[in-house]
Amino acid sequence: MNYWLVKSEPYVYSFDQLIKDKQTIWDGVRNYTARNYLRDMKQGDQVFYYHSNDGMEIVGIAEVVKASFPDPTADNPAWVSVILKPVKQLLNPVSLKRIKAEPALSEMQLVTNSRLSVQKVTLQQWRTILKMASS
DNA sequence: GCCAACGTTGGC
DNA sequence: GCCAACGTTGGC
Repeated sequence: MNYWLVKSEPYVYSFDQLIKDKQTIWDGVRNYTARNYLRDMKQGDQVFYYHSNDGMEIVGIAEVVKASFPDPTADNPAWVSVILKPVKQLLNPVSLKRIKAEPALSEMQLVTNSRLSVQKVTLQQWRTILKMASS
């Protein structure tokens, strides 16, 4: 099982919207690094949901329902999508500010490569965030 | 609204 | 294959 993080601007597609929709297709990714991560996602993988620009915090957990397949919005089948469903909202969203202030998370891609829209999260980072979300 | 960081494009 | 120019993202 692997852990990931996806970013979305909440006014484009928020975690609340994902809860309402029950699941969504994660399409439109046009960055090679992000695409490679999407391709590595397996059914059951857990995904942090981060609100960029507005909020700037991890607000919830999603799960990969369907592993990667060609992105229907792309004309090249090399671009891929996955299907995500909501798992739960975090009790206390974990802000970028707190993440940056936490030494154990200094290697998170949110910190080191903030522009990447799909990121990999280590098990250790995952646990640290969960701990921060419950306190 | 600004601008730094990053990725992509295209001329050479 | 290098690198300047450009476009986009996202934090502040």
